[in-house]
Amino acid sequence: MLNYKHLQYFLQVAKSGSVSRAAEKLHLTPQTLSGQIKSLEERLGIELFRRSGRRLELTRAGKLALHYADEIFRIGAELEEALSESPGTRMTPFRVGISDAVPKTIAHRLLMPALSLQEPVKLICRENRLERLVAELAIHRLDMVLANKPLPTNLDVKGYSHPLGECGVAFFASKALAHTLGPSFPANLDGMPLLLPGEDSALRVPLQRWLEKRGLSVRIAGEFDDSALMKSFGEAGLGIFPSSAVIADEVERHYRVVRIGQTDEIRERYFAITVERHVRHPAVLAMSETAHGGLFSQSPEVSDRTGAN
Amino acid sequence: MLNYKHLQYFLQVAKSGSVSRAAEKLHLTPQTLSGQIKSLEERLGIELFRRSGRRLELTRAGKLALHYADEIFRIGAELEEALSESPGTRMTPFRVGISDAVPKTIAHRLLMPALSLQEPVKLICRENRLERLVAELAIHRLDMVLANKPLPTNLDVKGYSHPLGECGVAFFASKALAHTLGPSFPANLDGMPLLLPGEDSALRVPLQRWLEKRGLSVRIAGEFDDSALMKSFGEAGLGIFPSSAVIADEVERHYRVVRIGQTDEIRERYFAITVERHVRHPAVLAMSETAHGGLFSQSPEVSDRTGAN
DNA sequence: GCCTGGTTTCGAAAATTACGAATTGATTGA
DNA sequence: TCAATCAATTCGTAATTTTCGAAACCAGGC
Repeated sequence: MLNYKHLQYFLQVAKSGSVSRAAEKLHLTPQTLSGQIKSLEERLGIELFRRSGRRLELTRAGKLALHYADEIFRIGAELEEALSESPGTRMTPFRVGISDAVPKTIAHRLLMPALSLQEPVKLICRENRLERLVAELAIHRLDMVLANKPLPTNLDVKGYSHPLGECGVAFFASKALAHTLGPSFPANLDGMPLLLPGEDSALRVPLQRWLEKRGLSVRIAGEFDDSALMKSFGEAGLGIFPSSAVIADEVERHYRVVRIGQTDEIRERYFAITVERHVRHPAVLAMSETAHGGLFSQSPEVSDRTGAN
Repeated sequence: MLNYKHLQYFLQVAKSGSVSRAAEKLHLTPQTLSGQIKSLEERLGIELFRRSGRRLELTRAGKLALHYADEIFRIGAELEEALSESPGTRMTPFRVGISDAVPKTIAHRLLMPALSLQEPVKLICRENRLERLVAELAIHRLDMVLANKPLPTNLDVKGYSHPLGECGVAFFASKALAHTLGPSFPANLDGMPLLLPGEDSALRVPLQRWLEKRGLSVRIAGEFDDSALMKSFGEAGLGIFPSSAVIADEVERHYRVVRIGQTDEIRERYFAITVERHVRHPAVLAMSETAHGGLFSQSPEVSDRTGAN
């Protein structure tokens, strides 16, 4: 029988990108985690991490396991949530799915208007791969999905994508990595390791085209469905990574990285995906209106309290 | 942090309908399970079981938790499956979702033809609530869903329901319960406790109408999304339960219950739900053909209409 | 009343998990 | 090139959790 405690530890290590960092978060010592993860690997009969230098890297199997583990503990958290909910307090729930590819700060900003309606709404957020969220949308377990790209057409789900706004893209690197960089952006990207968003983000293709057009060849050091995970690995110095320009300040502060340049030629766009053609839910309406009113032009500098996961 | 081992035990107890039976399956002693479940209840701050007489009954919270737990360990199993799969051996996979409301024996019979194709297929079965399976269908993680009713129209998913066959309904009771019954079916149902399938089955409404028409009033002792769970509780004597007539013998044998009567006025129907209007997948094709060739009419059982008590 | 089949309580034994001390191994930089 | 450093790991032991045997309890059935 699979040991779920081990799996929990694995998830935290994978998310943090390092054993010691995960140990800190879990209030455990590194050697404990190390051992427990080894047991997990033995139990599964497959290596989850590749020990590359003094850094851990997920193997193919590890990445696969990460997705499952994430799902499992997400549901576990939902279970606790569901049971702790006192049956009396029933505010209008606003159930939002947030694609992993959407930075949490962006999601936070976009969702703010929904919380300041006169009628108090209870926000229920659920993060996951876009595909999975769209499936939840189809069975009405979500009111809306926040994504990085419009509803993928290969999914057999009825739904509509409402554009919320767009902005340029900035590039970030850990301080150590930034030191090794030449002075002129974007030429200094040439030959550097780069972290890319996964297929859930519409950014990847234009980004690669943009690099190509400038004759820049980079080493793709990693590809991440989850934007926070990408940033976390970026913080650890695994590579340079892109992110929406409007949240550059937060990214620098939160992940202790520096912005090495930015461009408006690549555009990051955000969408609200709903089932209905015309939005009815007051919260979605409020969001959509505020976003069009220029959420992305006048950056309101919101402090982000959520942990870096 | 939630203890997933406890949750695992809870799931098994809930599914088996009794601590001691679950203990057997898990190769543990009842007192261990009892204790661990108590810890879980304490951890969650809510009772999962109601100790009614010498029988355990799921509370409202328990039922909720059951769904989540089921999901969690299903994904855990998938994780192991996914990792153990050697990347070389890749047969044509045939991914089938089976609604919890569909009896396993029926699913088995319906799926047989898919396995006897000349091209060897690898059958991947996934059980869950119909709603959830349809969502998986929409994102192409399943090729087909086997259900008790056609694609619900309230779900915003494109898909088509292909009828596979239908049959009458039989009623079963534990031996002890059957002894307390009058001789003439269906009049002897009056005043008895009855277990009903949940909303995932199309059976419930016609069933209640049928009872009404005969002026029979029953006490609804339980409502189950999962047909196996219903039978398990039925075996424990919680109430009389209905099931497809064609599998009456298996039900009697497997759950140690007796058939107390049957009717052809209530029809249980089965459907294959797919994304495409016209089925292409060879396995689905094979199933559909065989089912229409009379899987349900030429029932291998001896027909015995008289109520056994 | 007195079995029977089941659940629960209570220690003590067994297993698992966590930590301190010390090791290895890669990267940094004098 | 050779320490110094940072991170992962190994090993033996301590702390914690899980499990079980023994015995009590509880609701039917005879």
